[in-house]
Amino acid sequence: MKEFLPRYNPQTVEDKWWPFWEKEGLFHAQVNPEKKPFTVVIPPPNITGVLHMGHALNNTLQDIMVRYKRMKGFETLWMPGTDHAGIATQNVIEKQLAKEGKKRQDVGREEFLRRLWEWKNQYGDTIIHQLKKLGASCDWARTRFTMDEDYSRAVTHVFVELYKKGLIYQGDYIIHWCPRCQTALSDEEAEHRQIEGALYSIRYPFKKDPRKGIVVATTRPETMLGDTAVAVNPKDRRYKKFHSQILVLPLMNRDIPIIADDFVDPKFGTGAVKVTPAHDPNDFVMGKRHDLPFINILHPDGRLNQNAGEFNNLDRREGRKAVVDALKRLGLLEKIEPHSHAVGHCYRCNTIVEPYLSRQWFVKMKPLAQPAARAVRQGKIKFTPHRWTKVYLHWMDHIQDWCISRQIWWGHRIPVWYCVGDNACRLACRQPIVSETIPDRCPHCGSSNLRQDEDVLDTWFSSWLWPFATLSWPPENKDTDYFYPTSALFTASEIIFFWVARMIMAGIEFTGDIPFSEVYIHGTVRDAKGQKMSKSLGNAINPLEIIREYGADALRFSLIMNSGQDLYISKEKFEVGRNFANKIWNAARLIGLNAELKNSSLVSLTKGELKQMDMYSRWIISRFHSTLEKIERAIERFRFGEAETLLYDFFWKNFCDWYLEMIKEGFGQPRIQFVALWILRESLRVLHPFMPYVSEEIFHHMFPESGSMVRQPWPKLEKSFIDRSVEKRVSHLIDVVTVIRNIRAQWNINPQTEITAILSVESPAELNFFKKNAPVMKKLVNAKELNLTDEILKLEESASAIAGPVRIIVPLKGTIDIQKEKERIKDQMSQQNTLYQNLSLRLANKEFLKKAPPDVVDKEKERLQILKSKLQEYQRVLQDLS
RNA sequence: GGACGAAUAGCUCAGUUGGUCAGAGCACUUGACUUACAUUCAAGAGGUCGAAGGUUCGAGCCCUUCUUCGUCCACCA
Repeated sequence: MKEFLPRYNPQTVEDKWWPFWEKEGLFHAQVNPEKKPFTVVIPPPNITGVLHMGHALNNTLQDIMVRYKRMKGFETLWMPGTDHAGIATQNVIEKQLAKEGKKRQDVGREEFLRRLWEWKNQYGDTIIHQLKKLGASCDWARTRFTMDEDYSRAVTHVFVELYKKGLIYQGDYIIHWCPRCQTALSDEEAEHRQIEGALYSIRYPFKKDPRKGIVVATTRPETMLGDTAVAVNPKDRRYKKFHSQILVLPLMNRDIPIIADDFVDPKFGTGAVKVTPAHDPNDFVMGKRHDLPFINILHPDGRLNQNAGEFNNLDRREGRKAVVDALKRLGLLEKIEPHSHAVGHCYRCNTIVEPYLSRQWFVKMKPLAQPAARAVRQGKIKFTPHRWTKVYLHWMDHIQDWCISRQIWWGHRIPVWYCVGDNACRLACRQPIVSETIPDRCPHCGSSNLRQDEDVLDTWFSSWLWPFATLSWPPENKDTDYFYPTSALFTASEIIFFWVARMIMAGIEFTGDIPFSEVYIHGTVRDAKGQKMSKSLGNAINPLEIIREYGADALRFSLIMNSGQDLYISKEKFEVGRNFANKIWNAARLIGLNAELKNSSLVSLTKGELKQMDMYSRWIISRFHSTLEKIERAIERFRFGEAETLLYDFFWKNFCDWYLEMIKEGFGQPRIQFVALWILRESLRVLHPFMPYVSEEIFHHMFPESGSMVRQPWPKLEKSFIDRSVEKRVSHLIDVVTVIRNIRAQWNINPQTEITAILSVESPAELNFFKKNAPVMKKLVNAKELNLTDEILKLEESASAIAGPVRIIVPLKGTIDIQKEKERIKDQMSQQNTLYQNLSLRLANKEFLKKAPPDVVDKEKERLQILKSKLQEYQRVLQDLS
């Protein structure tokens, strides 16, 4: 036995075991026909990421499941990797350049990408190291990156395949444009937030009679510069006579028609809508319908452009002010009202996005969505908690086409080339050349003067392939055959649309199979006030700091213990895990200091052996197995917090507080040692998925010849070891002990003071039972004498209590105040009495007797009897005392 | 405007086929440095289970309405 310090020190332990696990390749998984596979893919963190509590939670949950399955005998693959995170990473480098006073255009694409890769190589694995510190048992040798060469090939392949199937197209549409990132975004990447804005009412004069006009309302007055019509509802009587009349657009002095369109809601505002086809999705559609001009008034960086006339080059915010001022001067601004409305924000830089007309690449989503929705409807993929199913299906059923081109440089370049050969050809071959390999020449004119599309693909266009592209798909191979479809996916609700839904679509489309059968959606980590934890809010608790101070096990355990869907975290919370780790450590220490048995003697525990054991041992073994059964159920149903609480209660309360205290004196007996060691070892195995480090450390201390905990077998559930009658008898014993301790506390008896107690039990069988257990009880209540009798003794200057069939008398001559003791007894009685009253009322109810199931009635009758005799006993005590 | 979730002890949460279900952890009170552990031990106090109805012999649990908070979705200018 190596040295056992009285306090568990996580730091040294964690630094020791992590390299060991890695060196021994204990997390490596490979095709193994002997075993069933269990596969989880990590939600790849961004390379710009540093470990935050959200990661800590997400990966702890995965690690619990993965370690559990590994111990259960599955060939378990947890596939790790990182995401190149196009816009986010590009922003990091752009900020770097900005410090040098440069923009990316100043250094050029090649140099910019060089810097990006340099950064990636230097910092891109930061989060991987941090995940390792957490104890994540990924197969790290397989670590993938979404811009790895073969992964990129998969991305290109998928693009080309979809194009060939007609599911990718290029077109001019309104998309969300981030003027800061200067790129298009998908619908999901524009986060709508409620904003207190204003609604501006502007009068557009008639051409024929400028004194009169039509009033339109807008939240974005500057967009009027791009208006090409005003629309009214065709059924709206107020405006019928104006259809096709011409208005003069103020400030621009442009003639614009009044059009009739069903889109317009006559009840909103004035019932007349300004139409800006190039800067509003609805107006865009109307523009198409009515063949209106599309006037783009914005530079890509958000400044107004030359189409804005005198407002050219003003930033959109200044532009808004200037337009409003100008309208005011012209007397055309009817009113400004406060108006709260939702505005899109860039999910990467929080800038307000603009609806912007541009040429982009899109994926046609309906054909992909239908089978993906079906897979969930048919139950092939299950969401936990179940309610997310509905969220997913709603999105699938209302899906819009996906804008996948980004005007940035960091990412997978779109595999499309355009011919820039001679003029004749440029006209002839406007068809883009879409190819998995770099084409030599134009298939139409043979020119080798080709130019690749400047844009890159949305980051999510690569992550949606994650479950199979990480297994070196395409083509299908041994790994995909064996490990795919994966088993479960763990993620937060924020990325159901971004990632989960799209993986399901991609999986079905490209592999013909669902990518995973279970999706577990966990909560969001918040601070104690309920705010989302984030660096920018300054309320973040750094998990690495917690690991330093409390240990990785404590971090892992505490995060999940007593947490709901959302986690409210404060620093003190992590003490639970730290304390628990220390408790386990010390229980092991106690056993280790007292037991000489070796692991080799712990090979099996049979029913026969069990029969010969003392009651306490049978009790703890029974408790262990009833707990194990519940823990397994909890894990399988993703109820990790519940599993932890079960384990915590078993180990701390049953094992440490009671069992170890009960058997302390008997440590000399080999059989006692055996059970203590056995329960410790089995508990460590159950503990390991939750607290991998402390379990590994203790395991090596106690059982040095047994190898790593990582590959230990999960304890086998023996239902026949569960003995309800033993559990009941021991709990009676515990009740009696607790009641005596209560008396000690009530009468302020110093813990060192030995007392005398008398237990009177009428039933011979019970009497015998308590007689047999008197020595242990004596120890547990610190009594110098514990007398058993079947007589009912008259009390004199004693405290007393009733526990089940036992009447407890503690003589306290001199220390007791009879009057106070009577009050105490009355207190006890009044509690019992309320229960008694309620119960007798229920049993007096004929309807209850008639309609309730007989076993329930019997149970209640029994309870009533017990209460009754208890009350009688108390009554007698009171009489004795007076 | 829709959809969903939450409301149980001071705080964070359990309580999933309606019948010991009123619980845990933290915080609090009292006592103890009893050699595994003060990161501990023992004992205790604390809740009309958001409100009002309803179903039932019986309701944190099922139904209806309401209140408060939260989340997501949505083209109302």
